[in-house]
Amino acid sequence: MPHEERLSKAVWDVLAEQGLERLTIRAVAAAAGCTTGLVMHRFPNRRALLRHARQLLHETTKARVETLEAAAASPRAALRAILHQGLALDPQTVAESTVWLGFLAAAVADEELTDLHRVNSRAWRTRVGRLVETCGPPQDPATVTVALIAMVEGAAAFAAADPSAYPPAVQEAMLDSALAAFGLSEDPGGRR
Amino acid sequence: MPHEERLSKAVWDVLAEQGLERLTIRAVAAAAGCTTGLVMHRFPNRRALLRHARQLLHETTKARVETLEAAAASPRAALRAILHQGLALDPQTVAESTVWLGFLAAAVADEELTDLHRVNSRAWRTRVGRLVETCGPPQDPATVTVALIAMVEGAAAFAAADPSAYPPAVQEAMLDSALAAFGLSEDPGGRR
DNA sequence: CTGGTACCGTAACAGTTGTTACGAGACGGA
DNA sequence: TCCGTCTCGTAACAACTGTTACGGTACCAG
Repeated sequence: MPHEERLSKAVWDVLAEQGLERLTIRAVAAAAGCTTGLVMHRFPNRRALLRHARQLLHETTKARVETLEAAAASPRAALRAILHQGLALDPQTVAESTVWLGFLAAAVADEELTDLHRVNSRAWRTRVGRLVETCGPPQDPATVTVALIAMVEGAAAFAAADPSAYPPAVQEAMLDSALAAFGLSEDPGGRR
Repeated sequence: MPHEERLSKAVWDVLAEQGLERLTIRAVAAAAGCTTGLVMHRFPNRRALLRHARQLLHETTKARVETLEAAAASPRAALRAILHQGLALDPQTVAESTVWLGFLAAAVADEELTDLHRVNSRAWRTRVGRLVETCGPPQDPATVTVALIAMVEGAAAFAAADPSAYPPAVQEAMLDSALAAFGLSEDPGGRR
């Protein structure tokens, strides 16, 4: 694993475990098992490090989503699968949601992080939108798309901040109920 | 306006305009038009200041929600009204959503902020849940409640980070479409 | 006018921050 | 073996952090 990737994953660890306020160069270096010298040799400054970590997070989830989409038996199965992976269902995805929230909060003060968020977020919206269109819901596909991605991201945020109040079963029931309500269930007929 | 309240609103301003990373005592004092002396005289430390600001945000939105709920003509109108106020539709609510995200990100490193978030968030969920039950949706009320609050919070987050991609019309269409899909539209019949 | 008290601005403290500079050491070709 | 280069740990820098201590000043009872 190249050092840039290792450092970016260290950024995720610190962001997930210690939060944005303690996301310092030294904390990242400690999490990566090196010193600040290596970090500053690989990245010109702290913001560049954050941007690389943000982009790597996007590419990781993108690869996972593409795998799920390719393996799905039908468009509706693919839609459910990629929305399902966006929920916070286990320690891994809980951490991812926390990290995503951290980057979003950090973007307030960093215009380049904001741009990165918008590009990635719009790509995600477009991907889900294409799938929703293929599934052919009764309502406007664009509106349904916004409803679905907002719901998943919101549920992941709530679950990351209060896991016991949003256990996996609750999140999954929410997703399936919404898909059924929008006429996008896997079993034909629209009701579940 | 008492000084505690003025300082807490200054915390919001800094959080909305400069982000969590620049949320320092000095920045808050500057936003409030005073010095660090006054801040530290009113609050024992920085975390107590953040907690007060977090709680005041909750109480402000709670008061607004109660007003809307009392003024609504029907349970369904009340449900739509209080979900609608949670969206990020104008600079005021966009800032509120940004501040809410900032507190959520800050809660990762602050257990007391986490507790505050959970208490407030569960109260919000309970309030919406009661209203959903009263409206009597076809599906399980608890599941519909989670879907609605997650969707609104997620939409507010997306809109705060990328306002032009989530204009008010899009957010409102999303909300109305979801209420219709769950059989909770204001006009009887369930479809819109 | 006098004394005291509560408020809060000023200035300092030690610790931490991002960033820079320097040097040791590993590695590889000649 | 020797020398250059590339990597990265060490240590330092100024700026900034939360917090504390001190001093002045406004206010008010007597």
